Amino acid sequence: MPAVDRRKQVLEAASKSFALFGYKATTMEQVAKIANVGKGTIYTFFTNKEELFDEILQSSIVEMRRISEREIREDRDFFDNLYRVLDALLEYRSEHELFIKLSQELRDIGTPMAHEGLAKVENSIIGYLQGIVEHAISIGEIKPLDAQVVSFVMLKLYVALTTDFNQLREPLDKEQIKEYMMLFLAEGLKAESPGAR
Amino acid sequence: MPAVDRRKQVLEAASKSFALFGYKATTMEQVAKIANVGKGTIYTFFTNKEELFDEILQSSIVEMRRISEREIREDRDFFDNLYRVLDALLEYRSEHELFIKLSQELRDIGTPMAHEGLAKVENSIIGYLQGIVEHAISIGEIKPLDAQVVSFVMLKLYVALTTDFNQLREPLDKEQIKEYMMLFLAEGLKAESPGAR
DNA sequence: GAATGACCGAAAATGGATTTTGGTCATTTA
DNA sequence: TAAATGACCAAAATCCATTTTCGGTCATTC
Repeated sequence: MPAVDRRKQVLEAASKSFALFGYKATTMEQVAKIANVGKGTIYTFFTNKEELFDEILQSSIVEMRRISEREIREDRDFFDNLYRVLDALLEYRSEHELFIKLSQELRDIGTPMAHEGLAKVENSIIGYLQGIVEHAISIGEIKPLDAQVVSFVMLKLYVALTTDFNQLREPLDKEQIKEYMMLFLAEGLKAESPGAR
Repeated sequence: MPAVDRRKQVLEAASKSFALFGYKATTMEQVAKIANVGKGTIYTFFTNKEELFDEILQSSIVEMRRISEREIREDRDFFDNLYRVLDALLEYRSEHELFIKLSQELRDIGTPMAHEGLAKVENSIIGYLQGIVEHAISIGEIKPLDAQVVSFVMLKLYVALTTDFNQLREPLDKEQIKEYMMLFLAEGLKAESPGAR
């Protein structure tokens, strides 16, 4: 084992740079400089910029899944678990600039890799949610529906409330977002008919 | 009244051109040519290209509202009415190229006027829905919530199912879209607890 | 043999010449 | 003489040749 783990140095430097400047504006030269490493060294660990980016993205995805997973408790119901998972993802997102920066980059200059990366994250979240949804369906906790559609809608709803809505009015706070999420997904809007309960 | 209504000629020509080529790629010269009118004539009716575009957009918005309004029946419940309104909007959209073209233009080259125009349409739809929602709340038909948030989510859900979803899988058909809309908005996902009914 | 940075070609940024286009207005037309 | 027009203008968009930047390589160094 070497005195300094250069691979790790590179990963950390790249991670910082992608989060700070986005995909396009981080140059391999700059990553090398931040990592205190020659440019060539990067290429002994990663075949190209794309793969370096992908590795960072993957580890973010793994981290998000890990964070989500530890919120799941078998003894709580689906909606309670969902509530916690979404909260954790919300938290993670607010702490990690990478995704915010990539969204911005996609909007402003349409970098294809930013688009691809965000799509990858989105798909992996949907895939993860899909598993949860399928399980909830199998034990009859929620209605038997297409799990992919449900997961997709759940994510879109989440993004609509946390992000898209901010262009219309001042942002909703965390508590409100949770309430609306649960309301739309679990109970629906219909007023309980008087005396029905 | 003149033998030919030049203002109408211009409007129709511009309407065709915007729908066919989008905002940026329709030139005033071309509108004039299609309308069989001198370029200067356009400016006797409209102060500039932007206003011409806006007039066409406004009449589309008015038309959409008219179409929506005739689907509303006081004797039907909120969700039934919502179902019909969304169906009518779906229908309208599939018949009118303008909005599809503008979305495409926004995505491909980011024309600011396309963005502004689509936002205007979106806001006017939300505003219209908001009225319906407020009414439903006032008569206790749905839960007392922020009507703007509810309207916003309703529209986002609709767009997610009709448009965004198509990038993930083959499009849902009309019937499925309606079912999911009603399910998420009205009833929620929660399985009816056995014997609750 | 691991690390490096000078080097290479491809791709992107730059900027200035050229073309297009929104908008005007003197002239024409009915 | 009021409405219609298209030549005309300035500004914006486009093109294109030149320069610069950047991802990736590899001979040299440590």
